Amino acid sequence: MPKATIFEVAKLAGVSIKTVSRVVNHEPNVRESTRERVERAIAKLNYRPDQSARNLASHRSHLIGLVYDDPAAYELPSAGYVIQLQQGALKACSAAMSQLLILPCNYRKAQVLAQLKSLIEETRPEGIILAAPLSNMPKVVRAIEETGTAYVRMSPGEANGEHYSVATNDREVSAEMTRYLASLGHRKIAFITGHPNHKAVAKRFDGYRDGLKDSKLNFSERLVAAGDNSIGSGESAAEELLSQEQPPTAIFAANDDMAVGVVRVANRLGIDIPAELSVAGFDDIALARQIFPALTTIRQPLAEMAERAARALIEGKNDAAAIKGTEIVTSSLQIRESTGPAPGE
Amino acid sequence: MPKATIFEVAKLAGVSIKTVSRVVNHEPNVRESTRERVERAIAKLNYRPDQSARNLASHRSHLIGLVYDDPAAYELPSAGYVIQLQQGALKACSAAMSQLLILPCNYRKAQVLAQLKSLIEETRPEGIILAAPLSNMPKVVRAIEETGTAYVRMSPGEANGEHYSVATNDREVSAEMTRYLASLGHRKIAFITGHPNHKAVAKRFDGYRDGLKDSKLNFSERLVAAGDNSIGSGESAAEELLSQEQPPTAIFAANDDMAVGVVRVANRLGIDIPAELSVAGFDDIALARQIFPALTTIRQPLAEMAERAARALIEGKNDAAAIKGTEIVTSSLQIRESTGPAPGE
DNA sequence: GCGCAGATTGACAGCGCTGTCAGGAATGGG
DNA sequence: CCCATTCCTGACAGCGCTGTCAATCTGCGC
Repeated sequence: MPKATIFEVAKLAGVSIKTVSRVVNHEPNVRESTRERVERAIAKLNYRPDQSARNLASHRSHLIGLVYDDPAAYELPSAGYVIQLQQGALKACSAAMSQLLILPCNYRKAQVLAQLKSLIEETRPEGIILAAPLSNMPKVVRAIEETGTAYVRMSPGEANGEHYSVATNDREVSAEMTRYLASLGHRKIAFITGHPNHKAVAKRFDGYRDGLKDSKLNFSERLVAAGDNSIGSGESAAEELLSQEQPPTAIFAANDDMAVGVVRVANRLGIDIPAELSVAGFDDIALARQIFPALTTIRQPLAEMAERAARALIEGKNDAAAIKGTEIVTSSLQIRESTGPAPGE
Repeated sequence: MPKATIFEVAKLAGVSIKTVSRVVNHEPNVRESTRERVERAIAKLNYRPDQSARNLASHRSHLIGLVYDDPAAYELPSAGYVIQLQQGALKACSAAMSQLLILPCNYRKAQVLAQLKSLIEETRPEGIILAAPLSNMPKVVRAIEETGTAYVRMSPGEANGEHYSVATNDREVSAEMTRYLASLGHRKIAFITGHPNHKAVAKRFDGYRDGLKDSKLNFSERLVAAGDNSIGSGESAAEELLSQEQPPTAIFAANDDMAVGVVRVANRLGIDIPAELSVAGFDDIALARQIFPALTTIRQPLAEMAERAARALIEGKNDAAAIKGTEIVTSSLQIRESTGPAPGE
């Protein structure tokens, strides 16, 4: 069955091609009876509008680009992260008859920025979703800006009033986690900070301090260790924290990888989790559920964030003014096995 | 800078649009001097051919679809798997000026097949890469066939002489792993079988038997436990195997998830790996490197397989006869910490 | 019954490119 | 030097659709 064109549908329905076009695009001002007639013809011929023709005539590409840090080039820890982003973006795209263009981008390589620009210019997406951590790298943002393409940043460090971005409540939910730990009776709650370049992760530290204050606990530098988001750095930080004469009874790491490092060290040292030490992370990576004990952490609604970003881009096409400000999608605690009452409670 | 069209390039270079088209498409029969002139004009104007116009005029979509089991719908364990497939397919696509269309497909849902067909009909990809385990589900294959789209299956259970497919040497490399275990002095090497529906995984069992034979070891039913590819089933299988009066000194699981289950049980039972028990898996999932001890396993060159599949589809356009048979890409052992000399060796 | 605003429809000109084909230039052999 | 080939180039007709705009139809108020 050769694919039917709009002409054949028009002939079968006894209308002009323009009317068929109207029906297909859900344009107003088509008489109900006509619409039905056309729809029957479409169904009968299994007509599918040709995207290329449509894009060409309408001067739209119906393409949304999703730019993210290439996990394959790295170590695949963030594969789950990317998959969630894709899922959300894909949902919004298919709802809007758009296509998702995936643009993995290994920012460690020299010419990627030029390549990215080139790719964007070739494919001409209508909008670009820029995922973290790329979203807070000025060079990347600039490269995209230079292409003149609309973009939405996900979890950008600081908001840019000129652009729309989607973020989560890192600070608030981190405070919540800290309060939760305090509510379990913990008085010495330590924190492992993340990579200094990752702005969103820095906010988690602020949240930790907020939570401490909310719980009437004093902040102490000695309960803070520096990490860089890797498992290894989590291990070092844990060793440092746990070797104190009065070690913390709870450790909250700015991301799950570091929390996993803490769990490893505790296991190695024979420290029982959660009886002697509570551990919490942030991100809810797949590994969080797979380790023993399963990690208490914070889950970001990544798919939903990406979906909103995509929707904003798609809808923003018709309303440039709307595409400003920051939208916050709230994360939530995932209480699992690695946290429990403070010893002696 | 408004995007330049082929007309402006033609004018600047002093040639017809057709000649510009020839240069852009690397068609033969263009004088070298003319080509250079056109190329300079293209560079000067930063001209990028409009894909939609090109697709429309050439009756090609320049789209390759990648259909895989939606990891987001499931549990994200296979996110790394999908990312690798995407990476490989993307590489082949960008080399061929094509675009990759990602088509996650949750086969557990009722109408996905119809949705998939619909999506394929709407987007009209030129070819489809069908990843495992979808590639050995007759329904899925049939759905794609009904759309009349060319497709390549990855790791299909049995080859179909009529179609091209890309697979890895599951059986041979499993035999190799078994021989490796035997070479470490193990005499009682157990095997945990995978999900019966997953054909490629079944071949690993055959390979295990081959390896046993190669190593002059007898096959014993008592050293085989059934799993279903999940971590949980690996745990059950391990409990069963290790509770025997003469337990195996090595366990080879048909996939990494089950091997992880084995490691968990061993840890729980206080069995030292690899001193008392060697454990091997298959797939080299991210978790394999993250657990302790790091898992000896087998790495499939997934990205390369996907790349070949994509290339076959792209090139096959010009040579339908070439798109037959099965291409084998070899996997390789990843020796890590979970395997060692048999006790007493 | 008349006139007008709004609803409905169609004619048609492109969108930017490639395929086709024909014409002119260059090349090689006799 | 002529003619057959091959090489190179351009004119032009679409590809299948949407935007524009004008034509027609409807309903409604008076």
